Amino acid sequence: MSTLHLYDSLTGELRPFEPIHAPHVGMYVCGPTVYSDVHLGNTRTFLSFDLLFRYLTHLGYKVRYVRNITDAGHLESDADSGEDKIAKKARLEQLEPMEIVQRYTVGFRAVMQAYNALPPSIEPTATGHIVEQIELIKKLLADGFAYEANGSVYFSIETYLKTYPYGELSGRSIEDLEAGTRDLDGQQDKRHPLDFALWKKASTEHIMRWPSPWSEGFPGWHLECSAMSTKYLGAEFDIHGGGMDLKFPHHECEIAQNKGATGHGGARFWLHANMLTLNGKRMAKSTGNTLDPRDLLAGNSPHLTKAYSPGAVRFFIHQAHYRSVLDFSDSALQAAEKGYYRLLSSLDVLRQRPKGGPAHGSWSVPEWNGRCSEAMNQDLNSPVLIAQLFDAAKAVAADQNDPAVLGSDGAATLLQLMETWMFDVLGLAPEPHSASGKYQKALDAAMSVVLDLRRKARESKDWSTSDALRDALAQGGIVVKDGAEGSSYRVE
RNA sequence: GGUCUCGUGGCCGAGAGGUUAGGCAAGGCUCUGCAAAAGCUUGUACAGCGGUUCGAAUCCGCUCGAGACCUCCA
Repeated sequence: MSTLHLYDSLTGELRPFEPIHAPHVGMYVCGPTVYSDVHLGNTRTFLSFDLLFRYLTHLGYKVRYVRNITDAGHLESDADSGEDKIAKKARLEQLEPMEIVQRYTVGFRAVMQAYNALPPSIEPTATGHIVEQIELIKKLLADGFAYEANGSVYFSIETYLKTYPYGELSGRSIEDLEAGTRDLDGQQDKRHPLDFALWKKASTEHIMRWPSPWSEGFPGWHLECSAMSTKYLGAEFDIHGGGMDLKFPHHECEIAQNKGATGHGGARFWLHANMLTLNGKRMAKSTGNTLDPRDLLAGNSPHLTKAYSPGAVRFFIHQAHYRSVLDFSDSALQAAEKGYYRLLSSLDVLRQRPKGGPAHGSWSVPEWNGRCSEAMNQDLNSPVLIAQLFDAAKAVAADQNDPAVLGSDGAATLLQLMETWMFDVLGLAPEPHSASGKYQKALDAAMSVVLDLRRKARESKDWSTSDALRDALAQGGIVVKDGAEGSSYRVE
């Protein structure tokens, strides 16, 4: 398989990816709801789609990547007494709703930046697209897919079913869905239990509200994505992504809204990133089973024994396939970190490789690169890509003893390709564990004095002195490595 | 209760009807004053029970276990 294939949740199969308007690719990803801090589970999803964005870009596509910010708040329930989550939190904390939205939006972006996720091309907010959402409701009403009841507007599943199937994405039948319907308050306005809100009339205590032809209220929870994806990517676009938990009902409703309004379901590929679990259970703010991505970098969590670098965390995440459930544990992260650092040092070896050997070695760099592409073309199989990187590291080690393995050109090409895969595609930022310039310089100078002292002690077989120096440095987090060409050090 | 997914060696995690995934850990070896680091190397795993097949971890059925969704949720 030499071209990119992606797993489409809608058809349930791996399909060759061909953009509608090559070389342009339109990609929409459901972003965060900014009423609380994002947790590591959220982060995994966005990093999964960052990987896709990076790989598509790597393949030469011009990608318009739209990821929304849900700042209008979702309903807690379909009940009239239900309130906007953002509004509720606002009262609890005595803050303006938009103040909360601002705080967590900024926090979200900081996390994304810390983990080296590229910013999307457009990051539209729901509150910034109330007009578009109202227009979309008008269209659905005009076409008969929606009805008004007491100032609220609902999408009619029964009407929709006359033209289109419902439940395709999640593979559910209407009967199953009806069987699973729960009795919720405020259903009396709905004609059918599966109908969902497009517009909700705001109760008196509801803070976030906008005028509309039907009532002063707020948009339903699926509407923004339909409105904004259509606005920026068109009625038909290439890829729609989101967390697995959004498959139903969110994406199902989105498709229904899209088809009702435009005749098209929206994206041709629906991609879903799987959950990150903690202690075998899904991360969720509500249960307290969460990990803050910033605590991970600081080492501040009862779940952690130490702090980790963003690169190590990303490496851990991409060592599992995005469609698999990944269970987080400190030990799993430590294992990933060790492997990651080994790859980084392999790059260092390659950078410092003396010119030598034939131009092209016995180990074929182009073939290796082909295997890397092959892995990513198989629905972004980053675990296999990483396995290939370790294969390359093995070749680099062999090349140290025999420069005919890589050859001079081969080594140069391999270095460039490894950096491309690791940094450009996998987004593993080069480790910043070197201090800023002047401190690094000072440390190097101090260390060369210390290592020189130790060298002299060793030469005179004064092992107690040399070992004492080594132990003392280790106490400060400096590991001394004795090699054939003298000693070097590394800060842990 | 309904729908669905998953169960891989000590741990994490790919793959997938017949050919070594990979990482971490562990054992052995090389190097070494010792250690660390690094390199080389070893391990034959696919929940259980049946079935299909020349052949199944990979397909089918059942059992057990775990998880997701059905309600805001990445």
